[in-house]
Amino acid sequence: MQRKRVTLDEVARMAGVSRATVSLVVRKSPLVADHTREKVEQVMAELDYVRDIGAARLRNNSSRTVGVIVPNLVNSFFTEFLAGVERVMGEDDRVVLLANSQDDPRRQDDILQRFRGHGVDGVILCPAAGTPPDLPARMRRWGLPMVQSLREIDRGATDYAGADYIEGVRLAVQHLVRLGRRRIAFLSVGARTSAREERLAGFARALAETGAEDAGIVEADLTWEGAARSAAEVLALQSRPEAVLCFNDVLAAGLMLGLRRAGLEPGRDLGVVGLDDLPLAELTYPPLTSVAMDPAGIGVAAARLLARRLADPDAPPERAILAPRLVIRDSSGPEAG
Amino acid sequence: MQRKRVTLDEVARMAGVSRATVSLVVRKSPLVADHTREKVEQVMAELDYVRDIGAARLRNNSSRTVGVIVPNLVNSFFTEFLAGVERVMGEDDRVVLLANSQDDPRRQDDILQRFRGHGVDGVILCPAAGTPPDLPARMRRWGLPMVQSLREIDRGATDYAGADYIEGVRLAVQHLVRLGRRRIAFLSVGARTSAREERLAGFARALAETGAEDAGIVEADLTWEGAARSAAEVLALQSRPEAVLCFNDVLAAGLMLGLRRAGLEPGRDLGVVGLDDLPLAELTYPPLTSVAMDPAGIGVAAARLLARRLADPDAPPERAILAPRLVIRDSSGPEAG
DNA sequence: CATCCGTTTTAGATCGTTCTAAATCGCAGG
DNA sequence: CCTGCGATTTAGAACGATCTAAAACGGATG
Repeated sequence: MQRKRVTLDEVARMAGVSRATVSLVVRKSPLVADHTREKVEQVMAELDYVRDIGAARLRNNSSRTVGVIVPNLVNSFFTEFLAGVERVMGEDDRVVLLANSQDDPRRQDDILQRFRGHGVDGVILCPAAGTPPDLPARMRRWGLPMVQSLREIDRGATDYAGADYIEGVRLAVQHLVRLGRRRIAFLSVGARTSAREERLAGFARALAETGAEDAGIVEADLTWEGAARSAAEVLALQSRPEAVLCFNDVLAAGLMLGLRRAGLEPGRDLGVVGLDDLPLAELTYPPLTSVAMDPAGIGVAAARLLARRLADPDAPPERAILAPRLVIRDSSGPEAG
Repeated sequence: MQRKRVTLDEVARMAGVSRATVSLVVRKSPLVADHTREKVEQVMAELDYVRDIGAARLRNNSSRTVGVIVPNLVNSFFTEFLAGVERVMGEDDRVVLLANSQDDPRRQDDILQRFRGHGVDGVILCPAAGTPPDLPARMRRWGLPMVQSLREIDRGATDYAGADYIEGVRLAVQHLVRLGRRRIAFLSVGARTSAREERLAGFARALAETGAEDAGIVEADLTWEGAARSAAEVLALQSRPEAVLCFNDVLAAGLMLGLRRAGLEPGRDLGVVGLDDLPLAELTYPPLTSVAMDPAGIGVAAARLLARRLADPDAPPERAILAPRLVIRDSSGPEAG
């Protein structure tokens, strides 16, 4: 049943030229004469020739394939990120190998080995929590170009695309302070990633700058159920917070759910602000004030960085940091007055 | 900078055996003597040998790679589906090539050509709206094994994994009728897919079975904004509905938003039921009554079907239809009484 | 000691492409 | 009619694996 592949040789025979010439046509080389090119292209169309990229890569070492590793696919932040990556890669006639590390460094290693075996040209990596810091060095030793995105394990030595979370957190805190909510808690996550550290650092710095009061830091599982359960803990903080800034919108949505279950009205009784501005921010009740990070834009930036790196492996490392934007809705509470 | 690949030959030389023997070790053949195997494995570890799957495929025609095409990545239904596919493929030591057709048949064709070029072993396809019905036949001619999932363009001739949407719609309608809401509208989408037809057919059938009244069918863009805008249209239906059944949860969430903007309280003034039971169903306000379709389970089923098909290309086509489950929350309204 | 047989190992061809270096073509100039 | 030169084309060797068929090995047997 397996249909045999149409090869360069067959096309060549049919078109009355050599295999090498057909190869040149496939690669759009300017060396072939126009009439030969036309003839060959016609035959290729007739026979439904499809170039075998694997065989090509074997010889010339470019597979036009890049690997992307994300820590999960359920959070739509990563999905939009992926969509951005995919768009650029598609435009550039590259194919994306997608894998999900589930935030497990061992799985991530597995995936990288498989990617290597498949001869990917490069990798966009959102490192799993707990990734050993020497991974980028190892990958360099493998000769596998890499761009880090969304999370960063060796700042400075490799290309990185992300958002300015410190600034994002600042925007959120400033907004809350402007609304008169000065005792602010932070709902964080357990997984140790640069994203977490950055947001926590931003929180501390923003408190200092605005003179707001740190009402405490609570950790939850990175699921909305986890966040809902943590509502009790938030409410039990010694200095009862006037607002809670959440690691991301998933947590914020879950927290609002938990608050409501506890009989509180998010936005009125307690301000809630998320980060990421996922589509769901608009769908929660009350609609969630959040800080937009443009994940698709980050994906685009990451893809561009990788393209650049592939074109010029020795270019100096570059960082693309996108600016966040505060989106005010109702959950942060009404204007103070 | 490009590090040279470690090849079978190098391992062979280092281990003092032939290339062929090393190849046997790599493929875990029982033919090699234990002491040779150990020696070779040790050398492979030392040299950090990685098998070149492209080169292998060139010879033996199996790339251990499958392509998956989904029409979008923003709807978490597809994401969970993907997660299911990925899980099974990973267990089976296969790699997933992911692509997003954006519901555009031309893009979908492009992607398929690229997949062919990469020598994927098979494809899991969620066909874009407007896919020409002869696509499966073409793919058969290419010798490219395929499993359809979530949407179906040539019922019966190829493997298919999906959910029983007719039954799902029935559950939803029965539930509404039980609550005393008998004038029911359907909020549908524009894109023509089997998923749409099936849900509409299920709606008609369920109305007939329960004796409920068709309050009309409204079409919206498949985004929550689109659904929110369509609220006005729903409210303007000549026979004002007591409940609205929505094509999926994204529409349902958007509709609730629109209703609320119009000053109505979803669940009290108008019952709303979604389909899919996405995670966001629990986060909306009021929490959304929906019909769970287990997308991850469908992904698992699709992957299994493809694995089976690859193992036995001539097996008769099979269909895996998962049963839906009604999840009652608040948006459908209180018990009639 | 020759033979046989099951177990291991191996040489060499092969997959479909690209690369290198050289061959061929067409034509202008001497 | 040869020479030289750009513009095209091509033969044949890679690339790194697997497959086939045959060789080498190591006892056991007669």
